[in-house]
Amino acid sequence: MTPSLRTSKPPAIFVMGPTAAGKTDLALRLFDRLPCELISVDSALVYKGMDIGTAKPSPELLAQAPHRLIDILDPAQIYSVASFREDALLAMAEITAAGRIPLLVGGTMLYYRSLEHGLSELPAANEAVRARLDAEVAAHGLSELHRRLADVDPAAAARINPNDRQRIQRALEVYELTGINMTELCARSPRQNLPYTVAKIVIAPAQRATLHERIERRFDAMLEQGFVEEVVCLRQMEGVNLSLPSMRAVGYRQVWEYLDGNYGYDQLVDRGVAATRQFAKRQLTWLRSEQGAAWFDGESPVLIDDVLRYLQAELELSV
RNA sequence: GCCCAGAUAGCUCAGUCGGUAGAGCAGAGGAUUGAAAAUCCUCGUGUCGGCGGUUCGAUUCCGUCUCUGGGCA
Repeated sequence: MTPSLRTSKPPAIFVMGPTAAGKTDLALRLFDRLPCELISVDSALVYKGMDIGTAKPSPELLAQAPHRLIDILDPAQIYSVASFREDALLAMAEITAAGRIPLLVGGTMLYYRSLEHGLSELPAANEAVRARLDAEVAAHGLSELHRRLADVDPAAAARINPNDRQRIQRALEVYELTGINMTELCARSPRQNLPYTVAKIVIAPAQRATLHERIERRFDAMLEQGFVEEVVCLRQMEGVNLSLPSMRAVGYRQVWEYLDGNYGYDQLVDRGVAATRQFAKRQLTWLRSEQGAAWFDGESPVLIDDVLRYLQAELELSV
C-alpha cells in the first residue's frame, strides 16, 4: 500500500487503548503490513531503564520495529505534553517526508489530544515558581492558593476544584510567569488542528473483567521478571526520587513504597494491580469521548485484515 | 473438652446506652492545556453469622448453635 494523493493532508494512524489491551501487538502487526514507522505515545516509555514496569517492547522487538520517543530521557528528567507534541510533530514530518505513514501507538491520551487539537501558548513549567508555590501551600494551605487564584483568574478558580493542587498551582504559575491569567492566555491562542488525515483505532476488550485479569497476570509477570530489582536500580540513580513524574508511574510508585518498608509484598501486589486497573479506567474515560475512532474488540486477538480494511477506507490508501 | 475474644458492604473494621448502620480500601462513572502511568470530583440497602427468647420494636439485651482466632487442658 502507498499513501494516495487524493487527500491534501498526509495520512497518520493512531493506535489507542487502555493498558494491557494489546496495542503493541497490533501495532507490530500493522508495521509488518504497511509502509509505516512507529512513534510511541507514552509518558513512561520515554524513560531509559524503565523497562519491565512499563511493559516496554524488548530490545529485539525494538531493533526489528524501531519506535521513536522511547528511551529518550533519564528517569531524573521531566517530560511534558508540550515536549511530546513538538517531538511527535517533528517525527511525523520526517516519516511523511520519507514517503511513509506515521503510526502512533500508546496509552497517554492527553498526548494524543494535544497532537490533534494543539496546545495554547502557555509558559513551560518553572522549577523556581513551583518550589515557591509548594512552600506557600505548606505555610498557608491549599485553600489560600485557591483564594489567590480566584483573585487573578476567577474563571479558572471556578473551574478547578479547591482540592486539585496540581491544577491550582499550574494556573498560578502561568499567571506569575506572564502576568496574564491562564484563561485569558488560552482564549488568545486558538489551538491548531493536526495537519494529517488521521485514522484512529481503539483496541479494548469488551469485558472489563478481561482487562482486569490481564492486568493482574501482567503485574505478576512483571514481578517475576524482576520489577523490584529494576526499581532498586532506579533508586540508586543520581537525582531519582519518588516525587519525580517517572517514579510516580503506576507500579513504580508502589514498588518504591514497598522498598521503603511501607507495606509488605502482598500489599505491593494488591496496590500495584489496583493502581493499574484505575489507570486503565481513566484511559477508558478519555477513549469514550474520542471522536471518530473505530473500536476493535480486544477480547481475542484482533483480526488484522479487518483493521487493514478500515485503514484503507479511512485513509484512501491504495494497495 | 473448658475459658476468652470475634462474626456488620467485595476486603479491613467502626457503631447503634434497643427505633434496621458508616469509614478506609476495592469497584463504577466523570473531569482533564507544559507532572497526565499525574491530579481531582461524584457514587455506600448490607438476611449487621443461624435459630429462639424478652420487647410495641432486636443488628444492639438474654439463651443456644455454628464458624474463626487465642489460651488452658
